[in-house]
Amino acid sequence: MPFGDTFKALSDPARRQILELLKKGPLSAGDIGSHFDMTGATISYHLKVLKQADLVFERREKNYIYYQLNASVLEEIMLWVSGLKGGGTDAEGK
Amino acid sequence: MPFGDTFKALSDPARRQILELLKKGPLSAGDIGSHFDMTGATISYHLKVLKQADLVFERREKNYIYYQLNASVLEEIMLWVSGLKGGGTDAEGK
DNA sequence: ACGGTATTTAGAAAAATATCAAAATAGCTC
DNA sequence: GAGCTATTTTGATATTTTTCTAAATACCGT
Repeated sequence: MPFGDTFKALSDPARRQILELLKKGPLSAGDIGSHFDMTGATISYHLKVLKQADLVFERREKNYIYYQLNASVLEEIMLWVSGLKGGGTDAEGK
Repeated sequence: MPFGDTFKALSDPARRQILELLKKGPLSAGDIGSHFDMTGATISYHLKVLKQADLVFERREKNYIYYQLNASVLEEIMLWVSGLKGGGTDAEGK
């Protein structure tokens, strides 16, 4: 939650790729895993990190767990980064 | 450079705080260090990570090395995050 | 309830990261 | 050049992260 967790979650390539996959729509853990050369356990771990960072949420349906992107937290990241860009006291240099 | 390095660099709280300090203007390594409870060596390490991620650059002057924010890379981060948000069911490929 | 599939949890090992103290480098000023 | 001050590099250690295998849990259909 502390927002630092979000950057931490985004710092791993696999997790970023998972988010990109999810961009197209919800996927089950298994489907996500099929895109990677990792065991299901590892995928599950990454999913947990993403979940804890509030970047995704899950929806249980039938025998599957579908993961879905949670766009709301991305807004905070945008704000922080944008704040860094805009915050110069005087110099522009662009 | 590979852009994944940028997220990696941003994933550490101390490094993010350094960037926030730099937002107000250039600072020497020593000045930066005075805001933290870490040795100069550790600050130097973080500065190196930031530098390698192109998030800051240095300017040598007199006996000091001044560190300065490099806004250009932040743009890429914004784009990536924003792409994640905007990507509905049929977002553009990449 | 049983057998099967999907996913997670536990425990351990490997790899990467953060940190420090001590030594090295760089660039003053005299 | 000698002596300072600022910063980095080196080498070591502690912590954190990633990953695996094996075992556990969850949920479905019959």
